[in-house]
Amino acid sequence: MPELPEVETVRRGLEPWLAQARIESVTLNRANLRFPFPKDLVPALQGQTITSVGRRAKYLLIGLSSGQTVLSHLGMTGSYRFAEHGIDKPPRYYETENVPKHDHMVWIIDHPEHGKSHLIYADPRRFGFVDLYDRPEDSPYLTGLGPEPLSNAFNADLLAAAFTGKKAPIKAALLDQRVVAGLGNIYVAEALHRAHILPTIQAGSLVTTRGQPKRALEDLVSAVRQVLVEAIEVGGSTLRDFRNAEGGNGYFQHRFAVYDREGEPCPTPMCGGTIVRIVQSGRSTFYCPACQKQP
DNA sequence: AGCTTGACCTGGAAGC
DNA sequence: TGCTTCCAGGTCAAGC
Repeated sequence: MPELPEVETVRRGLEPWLAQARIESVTLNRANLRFPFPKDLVPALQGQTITSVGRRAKYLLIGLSSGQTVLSHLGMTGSYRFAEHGIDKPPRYYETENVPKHDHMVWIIDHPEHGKSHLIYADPRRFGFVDLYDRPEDSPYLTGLGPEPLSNAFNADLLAAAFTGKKAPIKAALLDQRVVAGLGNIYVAEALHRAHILPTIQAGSLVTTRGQPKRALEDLVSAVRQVLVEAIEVGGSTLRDFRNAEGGNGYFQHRFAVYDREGEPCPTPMCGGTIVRIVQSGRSTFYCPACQKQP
């Protein structure tokens, strides 16, 4: 799925079309995704004007004039796209048997500048979900999250505190959304490679006995920031089915140093190593055994 | 308590 | 061609 850079790319693609638009109607083509759609979702949306399109970690937050907020997670394969701009009735396929199999939710919206269009949420694996809150910050999905990795709250001291005594591999620790929110399998691998840290070392080994961050932990913070900023700049990564809201690809996959590059040469200058794939916590980890070390 | 594994789903690629 | 197996950007509950 969409990790933080992909969700931010989606947000930026949606915002100019959704903000200030009025939701005319909402169609649900099934009762549930990962969870059931909220019972009152359709009436809560219809007639509302969209006031904001935000993001927290990997969650999209769509503000409504009623004061409520739609919280949407894309799971592994969720996507938003626009279809058939400028028409004022549902696409024909919603009146027939030809509804695209994974188009689960459709909003017909009317924007003061762009006119009418259909916003479609598709999600083949249905790991995503949509929920509705009066106060999204109190939702169980957001309350336990760690800081945004591009905020000042994400720093080496925070990681040192979180990692003190932690025996889990640093790879797993960085995927823990309670520590820092928004990283996933791709960007953790890329950040660890940039910081030259072996993914298998214990998270606690990056903290001194006094509880201070070691140099490598400072490097890791910089690497996480760098890799996320660069990925957002090029529209995220497109591996299989990720598309931005305009239907286009991201380009960061062309810059992967290690992710999905088993057997390829390590791009670190003068390294000469070969990328390997291992499994940690049931998920692939890619790294270079030559330049990623136990600090 | 902390950490790992399995389950949730579908579809595409690779192997035979 | 067709069948089987494996794998996938995430998260949570259950298991050790």
